[in-house]
Amino acid sequence: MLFSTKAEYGVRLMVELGRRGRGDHETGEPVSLSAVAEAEVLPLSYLEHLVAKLRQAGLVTSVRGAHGGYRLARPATEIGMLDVVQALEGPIAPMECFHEVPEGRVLCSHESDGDRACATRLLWTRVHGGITKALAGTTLAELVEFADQHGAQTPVAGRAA
Amino acid sequence: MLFSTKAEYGVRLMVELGRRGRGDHETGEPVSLSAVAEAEVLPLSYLEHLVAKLRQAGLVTSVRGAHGGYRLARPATEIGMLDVVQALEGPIAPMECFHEVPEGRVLCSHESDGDRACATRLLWTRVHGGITKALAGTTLAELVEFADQHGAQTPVAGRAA
DNA sequence: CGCTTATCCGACCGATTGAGTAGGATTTAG
DNA sequence: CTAAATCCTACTCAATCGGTCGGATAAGCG
Repeated sequence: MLFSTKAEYGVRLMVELGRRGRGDHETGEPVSLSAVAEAEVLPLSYLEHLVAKLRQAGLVTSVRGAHGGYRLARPATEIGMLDVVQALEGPIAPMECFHEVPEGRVLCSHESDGDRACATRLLWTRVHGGITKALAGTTLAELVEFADQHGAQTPVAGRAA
Repeated sequence: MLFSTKAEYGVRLMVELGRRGRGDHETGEPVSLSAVAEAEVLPLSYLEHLVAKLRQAGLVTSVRGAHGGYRLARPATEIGMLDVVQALEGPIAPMECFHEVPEGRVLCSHESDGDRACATRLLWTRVHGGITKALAGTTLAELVEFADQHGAQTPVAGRAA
């Protein structure tokens, strides 16, 4: 498995926030985690861990206290899934020895010094590119729309019933 | 980490076989695992596990007994890295719930019945596509050539010194 | 004030997997 | 026969995953 359920659950959480927090993401009531947990049939206490990462990454904002909850920090059209998945799973590296250094360059820890490349670097670089392109090229808004169309099974209670 | 060292080591093993088994892959002496282990500085006993998978997948052939070893089962130009990585890591699924059924279609185990899609399917489908495209579009021959050019540090003893 | 609802935080736990070791059986060249 | 190699099974050790639990803090409401 490439990604764990952290990414799976976390993305579903984000989609749920996107569906419910429609309209202006600044206004409207925040969505409580327990509502999401119930809708997606996921353990609440586990979601708490995931949403913490999303919050630290600045992807969602929280409101504490009664009637509190979470909102998307930006409109869904401006949230790329690369950020979401990275927040949940950590840096996207196809391989242990594969680091991304600040300037978008890529590095393999087997390259002792200078810029000698280990045999497999070409491959992992391509894979890395394929993944990040797929993730970065998908916005949360697309997933929300997709969920609305195909998975109408959970019609977002309290809105357009 | 997306892939484990199984893929890393296994690919390096394949590259090593490609470099040493040059010329006709049918002729020439087979390469012993201990030679590869020494050249790549990898534990021999661990490589045995990996090469077993490659053999079962029909990617390498073996010769038992003294002076035995391994050869590529096909010329390196006809070995796609998707097959190699799949042999080592198992089926490439970005996510637990993501299966590939015979007809190239894709399935999410959350789609209880019918063809309802869960919210995240669109994303994982794209990621899966990105990975398999990158892997399938790279041949072992490319990696061998890349290794020859960039990583001349191990000049394949006994040939074109 | 005090209760309820919620986010927050960290410790803990069982199961699985990854990475590697160990030991031996089998096959074959010399 | 012996040395060199593949083959096969079992085992260990550590990390991670998925999840639980208990409690602290914060805010709305009567």
